Amino acid sequence: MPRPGKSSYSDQKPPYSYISLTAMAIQHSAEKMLPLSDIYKFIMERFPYYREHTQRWQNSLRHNLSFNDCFIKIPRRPDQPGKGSFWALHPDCGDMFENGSFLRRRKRFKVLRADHTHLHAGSAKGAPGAGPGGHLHPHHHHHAAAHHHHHHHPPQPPPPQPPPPHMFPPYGLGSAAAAAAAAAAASTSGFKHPFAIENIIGRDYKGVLQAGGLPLASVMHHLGYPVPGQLGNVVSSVWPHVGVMDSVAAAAAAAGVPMAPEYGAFGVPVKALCHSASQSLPAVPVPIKPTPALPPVAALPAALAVPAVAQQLPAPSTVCPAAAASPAVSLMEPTAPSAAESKGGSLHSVLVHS
DNA sequence: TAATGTTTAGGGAATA
DNA sequence: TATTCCCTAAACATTA
Repeated sequence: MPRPGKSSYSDQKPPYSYISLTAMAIQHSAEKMLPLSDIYKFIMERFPYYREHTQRWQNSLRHNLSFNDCFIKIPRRPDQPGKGSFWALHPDCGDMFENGSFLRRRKRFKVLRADHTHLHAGSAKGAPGAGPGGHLHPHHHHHAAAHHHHHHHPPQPPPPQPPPPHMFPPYGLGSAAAAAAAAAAASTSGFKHPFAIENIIGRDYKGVLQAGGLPLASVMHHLGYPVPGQLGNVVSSVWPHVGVMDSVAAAAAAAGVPMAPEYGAFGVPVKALCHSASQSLPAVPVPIKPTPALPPVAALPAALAVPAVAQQLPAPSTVCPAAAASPAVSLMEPTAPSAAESKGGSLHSVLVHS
């Protein structure tokens, strides 16, 4: 463990990318969503390395949150005042990391919008004529290939594609409907639910809805909104399996990366974590990705069904009491990183797949 | 004002 | 070698 020397692993930069760190933090939370400040906390508590130069890395982290589609924003409840919104993982972001470890992401998770019609055109921000004084020119040093870094597309006449609001029915049609209804009612009354369709579709959720459906019910539930009966299940299964697995260590080992005790703390293989609500969910009405753009879930390795993780664990939700329903598995103690122990869990990394 | 979010830029490293 | 990933910096914008 703590190595004798003064400088132990602590000083070193963890082998995880910000995306990984953020995913860990989010996954570790009972609600599977955290406000920015808590993400910071999670990271700082476990990685001494990040207790310094906060301005620097936090800026990067924020950049990652906004830039990557795998992270989605969830509005706060009116009675849960606070600065920003909550950040969660897109339900379909699984398999972002190689070997299920957070060591290196191999596939960029991109929400496949049927239409890439970024209305960003109307961005009011155009104000500061050319934002940064510099802003030489749109030289995409990174080729904006097919997708990915859909950086800026300068001279591209917007495709004549009207925003096909393919309402996705699957996920929580019910919830969607409910939300819609609520939104409707709310809008007329002036009160704006955080879940008002406008809010959701608006800008938060980065097209999750359109893309494949999002655990609306879950979110609503989390936020304390009434969720239609059966949807309740959805709620707790949106991001099922989250378990404590020691896999991190394993993964690390597999990856040839020496694991520091600290690192073991987050044995949270994303693969198993995030995503795949589609795999084979026990009682889950799940699978999002109804979008024509998205391939059917068929591709998922049905094998790794995660044994219904302990479904009790009234985790102490910092967000909302409703959390009790979530299959949260308190991974590690905030301060006790001993991961090795955490494995007591029963779950072993489930996913394997590509 | 400070915390949050969003974007644009560009360099370096790992991979295919 | 071309891609794709990751990191950092910075300029804004938005908001509590």
